[in-house]
Amino acid sequence: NSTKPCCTLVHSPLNTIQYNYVTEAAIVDERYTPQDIEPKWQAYWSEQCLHQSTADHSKKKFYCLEMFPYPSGKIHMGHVRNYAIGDVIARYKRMKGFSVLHPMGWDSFGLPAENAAIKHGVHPAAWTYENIEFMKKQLSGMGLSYDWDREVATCSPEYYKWNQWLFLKLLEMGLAYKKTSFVNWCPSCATVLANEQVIDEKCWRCDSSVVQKELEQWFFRITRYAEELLQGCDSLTGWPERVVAMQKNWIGRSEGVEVEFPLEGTEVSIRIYTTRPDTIFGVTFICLAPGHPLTESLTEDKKGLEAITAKYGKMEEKEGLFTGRYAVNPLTGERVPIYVANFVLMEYGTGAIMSVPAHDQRDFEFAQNYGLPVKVVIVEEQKSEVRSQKSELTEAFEDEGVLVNSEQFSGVRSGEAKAQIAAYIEEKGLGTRTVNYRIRDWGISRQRYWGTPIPVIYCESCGIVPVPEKDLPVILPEDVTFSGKGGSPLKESESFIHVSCPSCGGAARRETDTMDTFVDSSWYFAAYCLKKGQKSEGGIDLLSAVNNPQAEINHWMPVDQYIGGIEHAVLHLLYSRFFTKVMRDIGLLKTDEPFANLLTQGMVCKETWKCPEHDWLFPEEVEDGRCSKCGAEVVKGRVEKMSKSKKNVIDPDSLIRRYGADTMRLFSLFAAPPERDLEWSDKGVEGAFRFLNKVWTLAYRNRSRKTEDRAQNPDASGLTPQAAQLLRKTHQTIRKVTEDVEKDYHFNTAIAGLMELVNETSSFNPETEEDASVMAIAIRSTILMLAPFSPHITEELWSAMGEKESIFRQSWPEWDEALAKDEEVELVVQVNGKLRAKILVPAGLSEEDAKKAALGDERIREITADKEIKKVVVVKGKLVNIVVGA
RNA sequence: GCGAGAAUGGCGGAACUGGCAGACGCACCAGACUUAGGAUCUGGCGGGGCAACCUGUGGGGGUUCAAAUCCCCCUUCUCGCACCA
Repeated sequence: NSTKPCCTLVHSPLNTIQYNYVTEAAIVDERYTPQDIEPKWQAYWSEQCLHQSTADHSKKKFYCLEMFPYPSGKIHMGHVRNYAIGDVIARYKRMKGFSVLHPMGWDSFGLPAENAAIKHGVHPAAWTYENIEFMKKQLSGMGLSYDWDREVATCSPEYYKWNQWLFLKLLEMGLAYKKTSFVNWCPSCATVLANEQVIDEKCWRCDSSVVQKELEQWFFRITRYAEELLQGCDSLTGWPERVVAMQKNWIGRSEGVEVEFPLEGTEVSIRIYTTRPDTIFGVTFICLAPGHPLTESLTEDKKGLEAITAKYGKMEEKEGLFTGRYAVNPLTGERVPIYVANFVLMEYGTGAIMSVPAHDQRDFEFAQNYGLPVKVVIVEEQKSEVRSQKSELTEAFEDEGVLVNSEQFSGVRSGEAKAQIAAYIEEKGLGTRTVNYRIRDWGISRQRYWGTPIPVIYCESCGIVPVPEKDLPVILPEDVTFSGKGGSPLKESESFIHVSCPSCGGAARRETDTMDTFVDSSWYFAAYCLKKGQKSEGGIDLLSAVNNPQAEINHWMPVDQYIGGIEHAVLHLLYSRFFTKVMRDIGLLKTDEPFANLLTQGMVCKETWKCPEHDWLFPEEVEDGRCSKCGAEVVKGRVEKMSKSKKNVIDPDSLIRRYGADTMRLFSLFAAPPERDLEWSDKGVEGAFRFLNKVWTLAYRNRSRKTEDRAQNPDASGLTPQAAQLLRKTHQTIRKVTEDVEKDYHFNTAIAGLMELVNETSSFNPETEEDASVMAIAIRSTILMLAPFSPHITEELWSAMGEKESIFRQSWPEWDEALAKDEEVELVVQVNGKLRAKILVPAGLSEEDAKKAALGDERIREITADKEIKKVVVVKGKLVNIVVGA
C-alpha cells in the first residue's frame, strides 16, 4: 500500500515542491495536528517557567488580569472568551518588552459548594478543590500564559486569614460595625443579601423573591467613601462609559435641604429631606416611613400601622395611613396632616418627606387617592399667571418654572429659587443644606458555612471582642453537618462556638456568620502581587506591605488591564474600588483606584431551537426543521446567551479535542470585537481551523527559506514587482495589526489583516533568491503576530523553522514606514460626487498633477466634454472630485 | 421616566479625524482536481439592468464638492437604574 503513487508533484521555477494532491500517508508529518502539538508546548512553557513574573524594574510593568472564576466544575465559553482576550494581551505585551504579571486564581467560597454538600453529602472543601483541579487542567489545555506560582484560592485559610485581618482593620477604623436593620432575606438560600445582590426584588443567585427581615448584621461603612468613590469616577478614563455611569448612578448623589416641620402641640419636630426646596410653599401633607422613630407614638390606629408596615418595600401599591396628627410648614405656618406611607424609605434621607402633589407625580397620585389638597406653586415660564387650581391638573408639573403663591419668592425661577429658599431656611435656622447618597452600607453577614468566619467573639462581660491578630486565621471547623434546614451549620459546631474571651479569659462564643464572598474578591488582585511561590514558601503576606513603598504590590498595582463580564459593573467593581481606598488608608498600597483600564467583554451567544411540545431543543434534536421526538415543526429561537436551559451551550473541551485550543481561541477572538456579544457559529469555527491549516501549510513548506538576503538590501530595489508588493503588504500588515491591538484590542480586524497577508503570501511564487527571502520575512512576521492569538501552532512552526528559542521570547515585529508606503496609488475620480473612474498614479503626486491626471482620463473627458467644470476638489493620494454644471 | 449602547448584504462583521460602502470570515453559486468529496484549489457573490448606468448603510429632513460617518426630528431593539423625596 505504501508504494501506491499518491501525489502529483508540481515543480516551480525554483524547484520547490508543491503538493497539489496528497494522500494522508504521504503528508503525515506535514499535517497540522493540534492534538499532538498543544500538550507538547504547554508542558514546555511550564518547564521553562515562561510565564513567571518577577518585578523587573528595568522594564515597564503591565498587570493584566481577568476576573477569576468561581470553581463551579467546568469552564464554559464565557470563560474561554474572557481568558483568550486576556491571554492575547498578556502575550502581546510580553513580546512588546513589558514585564507582565498575569495571574489566575479561584473565587472559591460560595453557595454551590454548600448546596452540593447538602445534596450529595460531599464536604464543600472536597467538592471545591476537586473542581479547581479539574478546571485548572481545562485552563492549561487552553494554553493560557498564567503565572501559576501566584495562584490563590479564596477558600484556603492562607487566603481568608487576610480577609479576617482586613476585617479587623476595618473594625479598628470604624468601617465595620454591627446594627439591627431590615435586611433582604432570601428564603431559599436562607441568607441575607446585599442590596446589590437583589435584582427586581429577587435573589441574584436563585431568583426567589426576597423578603424583608429584621436582623443584627455586620456592615462595612462604604458610605464614608461615597463622595470619593463618586469623584474617582472621573478618573476612570479607561473604563467603558456605561460602567462609570452605572457606578455614579448607584452612588446616587443628590443635593437638598433638611427642614424641620414642628409637630403641632409639642416641642418636637419632624425633619424631612427634599431636593426641591423651591416647592416648599406647595406642601400639603408629609409622610413618614413605617420605621421612623416617631411613627409608633403618633399613630393611633395600631392595626392600620401594622398593615402599612407589612407593605413596606412593596412598591406596587402606594398606601398611606393618616396618623391623626398635624405638622406646621415652617415657611407658611400652614398646618399639614401627617401620614405614614409604605413607600417612604427609612434608609434614605431622614425617613420623612414633604409632599407636594402639584409638582411630584407620586405625591399627586397619593393626594388623589386620599383626597388631599393640591397647591400649585410653580407654573411654566410663559404662563406666569396662576391658572385655576387643582381641578384642571391631571398630573403633576415636575419641570422647572416660575414660582407663584410663594410669598417673597413668587416670580423667581425655580432654579434660582432652590438656592434662595435653601439659604433662607438656613438663615432662619429652620434646617440645613445636605448631600444625600443612594448608596447604603454594605451588609456582609451571611448565615452560611462556606465563607470566611467573621473574626469576632461575644463575651458576656466584655461585649464584642475582636479576635487578636495572632490568633488568625479563625479556621472553619470540620465537625459540621449539612442538613439544608435553617440557619448556618456553624451554629451546630460545638468546637467552633465555644471559646474563651481574649480579653477577660471567661467563657465566650464566636460569631457564627461568615462574610459575603464579595469581600474575598474585593482585594484578590492585590493578593496576587504579594504572593510568593507556593504555600510552603510563604504564601500571601499583606503585613509586609504595610507602609512599605518597596513592597511588590506597589510595583504592580494598579491593574493595567482588567477584563471581565458586564454583570460585575456595580457589585464587584464598586466593592473593589472601596477596598482599594481602604487598603490605601491602611498603608497597604499607594493607588487610589484598582483598575486603570477595564474591558467588559460581551456574552457568548448561540442560536436556539424551540419545539411547541418539548420547549428548547439541542441542535441534534432537530431534523429537517422538525422535532425528533414528536415531529412537530421547530421554531428557530432567538440568538441567546449560552445556557444549559436553552440547550445552546458548546463545551470547550469537545472543541479542543476536535480542532485544538488554537482554533477555539482564534475564532472567539475573530467573530466579534471583544466588547460586543459574540454569536457562536460552528461553521465559523471551521473557518478558523481552515485558516490555521493554511498558515501551517504555508509556513511548513517554506520553513527552510532564509531571510538573510534581505538584510543587505534594506529597500525594495532589486525585487520583482510581486515581491516588492509582498514586502509592502507585510509592513502594512504589521502596522495594521499593531494598531488594531493597541487601539481598542480589536482583534477581529487584526486577525482579518493576518488572513489577508496569508492569502497574499500563499499565492506568491518567488522567482529569485531575494524574492524568496521576502517570502520568508512575510511568513515569519505572520507567525510572530499570530503567536498571541494561537500560541501552540506558532510555537511549533517557529521551532520547525529551526529556531531554538521560544517564539514568546521574540520581539513583536516592527514596521518600516518607508517600506509600508505604496509606490502607486489608485486615485478615485468622481464627477459630482459619483465614482466615474479609477486611475493608477505614482504615490505622492501633487494636487495639480492629480487634477491633470484626472481631467486627462479618457473616460472623464468623455463625461465632462460638453459640461462646464465649476470646481475640482483634490484629496491628496485618494480622490479627485470634479464638479460640473448641467 | 433617567442613563448607556445599537441598527450596514443571506449571516457574523469592516470602513482612521466626512473621501471607492461591504475588508476578513461564514453561507451560497460555478468551475478544476478526483472512484468519491462534507477535502483542496480557482473564480463569482448588496439589489436592478444585456450594457452604459441606476440604486443602496432603520425612516424623514438638513449641512457639504462629497455623509454609514456631522446636525435636527422620528422608529425599533438591547442593557442598566428607577417610587431616592
